[in-house]
Amino acid sequence: MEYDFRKIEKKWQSYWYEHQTFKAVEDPSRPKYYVLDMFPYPSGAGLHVGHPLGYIASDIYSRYKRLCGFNVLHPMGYDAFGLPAEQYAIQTGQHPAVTTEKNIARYREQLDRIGFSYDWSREVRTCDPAYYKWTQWAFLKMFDSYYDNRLQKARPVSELVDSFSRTGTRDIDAACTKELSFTAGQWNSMTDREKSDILMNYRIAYQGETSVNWCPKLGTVLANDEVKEGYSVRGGYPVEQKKMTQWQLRVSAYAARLLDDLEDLAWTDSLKDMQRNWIGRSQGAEMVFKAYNGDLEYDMHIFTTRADTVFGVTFMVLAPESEWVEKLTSPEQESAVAEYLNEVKKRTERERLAETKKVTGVFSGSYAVNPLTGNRVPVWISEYVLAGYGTGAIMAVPAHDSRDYAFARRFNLPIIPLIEGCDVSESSFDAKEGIMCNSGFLDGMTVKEAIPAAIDYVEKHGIGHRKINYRLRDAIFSRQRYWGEPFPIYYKEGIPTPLPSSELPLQLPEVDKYLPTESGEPPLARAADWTYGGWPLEKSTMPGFAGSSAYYLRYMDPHNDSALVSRGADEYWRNVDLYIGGTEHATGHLIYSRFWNKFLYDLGYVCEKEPFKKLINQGMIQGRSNFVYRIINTNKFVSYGLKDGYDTTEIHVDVNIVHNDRLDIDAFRKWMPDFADAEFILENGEYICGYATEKMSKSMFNVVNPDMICDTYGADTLRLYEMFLGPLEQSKPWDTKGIDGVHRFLKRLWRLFYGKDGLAVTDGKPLPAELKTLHKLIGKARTDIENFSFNTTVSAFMIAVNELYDLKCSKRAILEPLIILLSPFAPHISEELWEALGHKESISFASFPEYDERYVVEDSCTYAVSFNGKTRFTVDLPKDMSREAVESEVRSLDQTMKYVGDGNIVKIIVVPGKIVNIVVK
RNA sequence: GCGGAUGUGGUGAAAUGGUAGACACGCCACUUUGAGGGGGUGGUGGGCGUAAGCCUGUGCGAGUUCGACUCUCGCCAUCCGCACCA
Repeated sequence: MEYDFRKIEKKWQSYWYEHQTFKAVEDPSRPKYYVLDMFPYPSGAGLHVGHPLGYIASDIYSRYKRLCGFNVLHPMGYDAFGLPAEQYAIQTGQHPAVTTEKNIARYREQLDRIGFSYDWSREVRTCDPAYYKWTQWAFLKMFDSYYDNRLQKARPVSELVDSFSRTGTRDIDAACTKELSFTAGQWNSMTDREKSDILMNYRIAYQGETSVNWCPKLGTVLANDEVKEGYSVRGGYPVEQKKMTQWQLRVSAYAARLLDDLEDLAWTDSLKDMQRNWIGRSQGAEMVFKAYNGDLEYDMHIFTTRADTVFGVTFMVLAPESEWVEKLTSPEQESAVAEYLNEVKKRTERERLAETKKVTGVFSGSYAVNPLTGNRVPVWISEYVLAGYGTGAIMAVPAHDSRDYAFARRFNLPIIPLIEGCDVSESSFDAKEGIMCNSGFLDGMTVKEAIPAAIDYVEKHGIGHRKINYRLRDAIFSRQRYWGEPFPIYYKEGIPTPLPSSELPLQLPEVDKYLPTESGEPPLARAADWTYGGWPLEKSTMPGFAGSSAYYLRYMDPHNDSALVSRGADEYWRNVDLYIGGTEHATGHLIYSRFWNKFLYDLGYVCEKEPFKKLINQGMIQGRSNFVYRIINTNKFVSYGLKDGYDTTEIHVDVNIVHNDRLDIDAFRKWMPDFADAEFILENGEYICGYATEKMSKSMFNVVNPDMICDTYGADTLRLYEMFLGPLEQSKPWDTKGIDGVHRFLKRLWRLFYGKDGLAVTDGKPLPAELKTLHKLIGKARTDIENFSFNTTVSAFMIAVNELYDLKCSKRAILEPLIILLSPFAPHISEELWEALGHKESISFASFPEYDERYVVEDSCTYAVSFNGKTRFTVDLPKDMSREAVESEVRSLDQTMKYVGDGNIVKIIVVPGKIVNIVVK
């Protein structure tokens, strides 16, 4: 009987479907385990072989955990709102919901063929109103909350209002856009509009004017993580800075907790570092410099991490966008400053980034006074100071900061060295080491002593205070697009007002076109009646990360109509034990999700402060492109080895008509009309193609479709091969060449069970050699699966099957555990063989075989002989020797006699299965 | 510039500090078959040798150790992330 994977896989996929084998139900009697994949955006292109890599890994782990007795939650869904569907809608007029639906169907079909153990009854789609009701709900909760810095948690805005009406801002320490100060009396006499404006300053979901990333081509604003090097991540269009009023989330309030709680997560160091960098904590001091524009005096606040260098301040610098620019520009400098600001504005973000080496700036005409030395220093304006960080103004210490140094050199400003023996003639001395000089009371201290000493002094004299700054900015939360969650906000007399929660979900309206209106309003402005109670509704929609921020919670209780997740479900499933996905979400989704979870945690809706306990980043699978070489101005193609003799252009060729780099010439002629009468210059009768590793994409013709692999080799082969390719975390090119190896392995496994005359399994007692093979495999599989080293596990299976094949083993007592072990990797063939052995129930309800060390004894081991605490030599002796026998054996060796003769005692340390140390004392 | 990771055959890769290259691809030889992109057997880091065998070998250079792909230090190269963050 042949291994008929097509029949087998179809059979078991429908079996699982009919029996709902993988349906997860809360069960307090069993420990839970939650395995989650980052849900995909259903794009029109469908899945290629790179996508399922992480899904296969998580599926193996889920099935393994299930065999180990865990109640496993392993759901899947779709991140279905997003730009591509909308761009497609703009071009074709087709409703994004229609294309999305179609793409989801295609994804599902492809996923099903690979044999995943998802509980599809828990599927979620972010674009489903029943789902986005809870996205809108969370937004309203954020709108209705502020962040209490003293309690370090979110609290209802009503408490803030209460406090304002009793004591004004006196008793409040809250995260805010701008420090405010007013009395209860002032508050109580404010109009509703004024109160609304004040509260916006504190809300966690708030509206505020900021400089945003505006993408004219996409007609929308973008978050920082959606922009790379001045271009949009989606589409690659130029992005510019623009001041706009936008909805934002006060993520920055959570910076400290997002940073600190990273500590306990089982994530990779590199990913944690990426988040640490993004959050960007720096410890320093905020200081006040008096600044004078003519006779006008101002308190200018600056932030520095190097308070020890105050004695070396020779000028101050303002960011061009800083509000100080206007106040500190003197009448004489007005035109020069205006000209500079104009110039800065004209340059795009892209140009600014490209010209970081170029030093520009202008003198404001004002002076500031160094609070420690009393020296008067000029105030300059330069774009190397960023408005969005710190206070948008800095004290410049050219001797010890390379940027200040470059600026001082360019504009001939003085440079005062503050560290003994440092040379600042060529460049600044940025290192935080050495002995202070020219620094008054700090002289003689090391830099490490001087920093806290300077801050202490500053605090004591009321010049400033300790401060921790974070680089993390609030997330811009509005998009001027159609295909996203509508905001449950309307404008009553112009005041942003939350919709009553009974009105949720606020569904997306129908529009005639998906483009902005002629007057530049977002597409929702096209809706016929986009109002509530006669007042206009918010016209922008939420960004992509809104829907993906809490989806892992919804899977716990996906059909609940009265809560995002019920308390019971949340307390049972708690949080994700294992999360698998790409690194590209390090500073986007993984920050927002953690923020969202912490917010819900503060309000008592969830019981865990972190959403994802363990995180694995699977590597990307790149494409392996093939090329043909066309001789210029002809329709003649020259083989790879001979191309250097001709003037050729390299053309991507579909990898599906190339086998082992050899071109299928007939298929090539049929591939595109242009090539129908192509001619070829061959080598050894074959056309050899060139190759390169590139991103897998349609335009490179290097996309390998998992369906195609399932057709020719089967899903089990695909699963094993993707794991066999190399370590999970590593990026690697897809190369179909090696797939025959794992396919052969499965056929060989099959032949272990089936001979020419059908099932050949016998009931005999297993031999020691057979037991050894089996238990070696169990031990290896257990540790390797726990460590997500799936490539070595697959190798171990191959070794075991080869050994059993050599032993001609057909014993049930060996083969039965073998297929249980294999079932997480190759579930279809395992189920089939399991059934052939007479089992009625699915193999996923079996239990993972126990490892027994006794069967896996090595016959010899290495003994290291120590003398005076140092190991002197090693000797190999049989494993089963007694301790005394080993000792006497070692004593009998000539070398040992030398040491033992000195009156030393031989001590033997036995490490089971490992090296045995014989220590001579 | 800062941070992280990686460096082993023709290829993907494996090695609690203990015989480097398991396993697989590819390649070579043989075998089975009417035939095969099927099954099987053997070989395959490099150098010398008919062979047994010998020498050499994990980016480079030191160090620790009886023993280093593995640990420490210093270089070099590649990849990823951040980047005028005061």
